[in-house]
Amino acid sequence: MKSAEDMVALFRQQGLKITPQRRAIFETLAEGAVHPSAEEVYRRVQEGLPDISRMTVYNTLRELVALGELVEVEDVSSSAMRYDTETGNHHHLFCLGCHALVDVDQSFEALELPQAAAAGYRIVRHQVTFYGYCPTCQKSNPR
Amino acid sequence: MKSAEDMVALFRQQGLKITPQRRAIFETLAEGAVHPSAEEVYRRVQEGLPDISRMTVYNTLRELVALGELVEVEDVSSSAMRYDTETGNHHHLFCLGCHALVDVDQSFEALELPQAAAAGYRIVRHQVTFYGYCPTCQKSNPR
DNA sequence: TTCCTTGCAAACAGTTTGCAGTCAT
DNA sequence: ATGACTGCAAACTGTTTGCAAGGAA
Repeated sequence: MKSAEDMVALFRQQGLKITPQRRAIFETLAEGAVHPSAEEVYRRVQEGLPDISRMTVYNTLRELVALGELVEVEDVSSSAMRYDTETGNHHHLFCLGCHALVDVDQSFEALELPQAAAAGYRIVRHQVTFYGYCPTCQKSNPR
Repeated sequence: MKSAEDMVALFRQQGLKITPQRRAIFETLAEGAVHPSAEEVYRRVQEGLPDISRMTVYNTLRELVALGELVEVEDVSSSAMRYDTETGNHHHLFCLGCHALVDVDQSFEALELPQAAAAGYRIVRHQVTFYGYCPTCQKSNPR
């Protein structure tokens, strides 16, 4: 994630307006959790801006996704979308116990699908997700 | 996916009852699409059993997941869960254009996370998803 | 008979849409 | 001044829950 100021500049450059609400959302994203849900962003922004609407958060997140500054990530078994502030190519480590989602910077460049298996698809990217149990959940749920 | 008869046997063995609705769902899954959503299963079963309730489909799919005969898969950008009848280890090819989801039997055994990157997680499995455009969508959306 | 299953209706979560008033530029 | 933005309410989608009537064993 770029800094809040970068986001402000980007929005201006696109002819989009800078409101106190948007500024607060930028700041929350720049400082906050790595994979927040829309609801989490809303709650955090609300701490400093109690009257903000959930709507505005959704709108602004959507703009950021459209501008390529945020990437939507599926949250396995929770039905809520999460937003990834790291837009570069990276992978994920997901805890089956507590649903924590961690970035893995490792890049699996060598990972390629043989022509025969690609079924004529033009592949643009790939994403590896490792499923497991984080240290905390290993203790409370040993096996 | 095992055959419908196998599912019947498995349900009986678990003390679960075999109703016409459940039998129809088993048959639909055994013959049908590889990654249907609950709604798709519902619509297909409805063709032969017009009065079935969406509820019963959800219930039965949940039972099958609990018994390990079906695996839930996230549908990127659609918020609906899909059900994978192939429970073995395999990967996915997703079309960003039409949202088709195809199985890749290729196994990436060599794919391992270095100790240092695993952050203390105990990894139980990994899933690779390739994103791209299927042959049809390459034509209608060339780039 | 007994208990599980069905399916209706209602609740639910996350998200989107319509729109009047407000505000950044 | 003007057009974009905010935020309320309501709609919507996918799914779950409570419960009375029905059906498998």
